[in-house]
Amino acid sequence: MNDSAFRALADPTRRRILELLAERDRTAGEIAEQFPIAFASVSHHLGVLKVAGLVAAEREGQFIRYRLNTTVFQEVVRYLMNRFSGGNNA
Amino acid sequence: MNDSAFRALADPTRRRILELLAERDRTAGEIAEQFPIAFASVSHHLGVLKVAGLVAAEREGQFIRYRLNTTVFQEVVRYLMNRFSGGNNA
DNA sequence: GACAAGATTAGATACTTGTCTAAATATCTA
DNA sequence: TAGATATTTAGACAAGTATCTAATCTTGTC
Repeated sequence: MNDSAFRALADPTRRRILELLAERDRTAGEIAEQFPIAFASVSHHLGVLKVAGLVAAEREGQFIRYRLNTTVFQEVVRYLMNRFSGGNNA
Repeated sequence: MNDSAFRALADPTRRRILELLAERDRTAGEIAEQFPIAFASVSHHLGVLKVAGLVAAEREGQFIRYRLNTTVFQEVVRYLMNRFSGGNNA
């Protein structure tokens, strides 16, 4: 099962990035300014999320816009539910 | 959101342990013999899973029996579904 | 073309984590 | 109480990762 997705989800900064993207798509800069760490560090996290397939990136002129890719989330949820959750997750 | 659970799920050996426990409860030794690593290393992984609340342990005489704690899985699934999965996870 | 703005990549460093061996703890049996 | 079995804990080490600064790349504007 999708190892990179679970590894990506293990970091709290990355989960926070995902939460921001769940609200709406954002550029790398918009995301980065929400955190007290260097832009380059956020960029690194975005790379990890992209490799894991949890987000997608698209250039828009000078900016790069990130959005959630819900497909991989669904795979993760399905894996957890099928195997572990005891069948009750309304 | 439950940081330790996500960190615990990030390791493939630990996910495999959870899959074994999903089949049935097992003692530490029964779990450890499924892996090519030292018993002590598996014990360490079991500790991580226990701290995360993903498994529970109970002494049974000489043995310690592990079982899944589905509650925390359900929290994780709920978090992912509510925020990220786009609402479709049958 | 030159420069500024947005973003990533490269290289370094500190922290975390997975693994090992050895030692310790707990239980059972003789 | 001594010894055997099951498991965890301690300490060390190597590999992985989160962060930083500096350098690079891409696009837009003058």
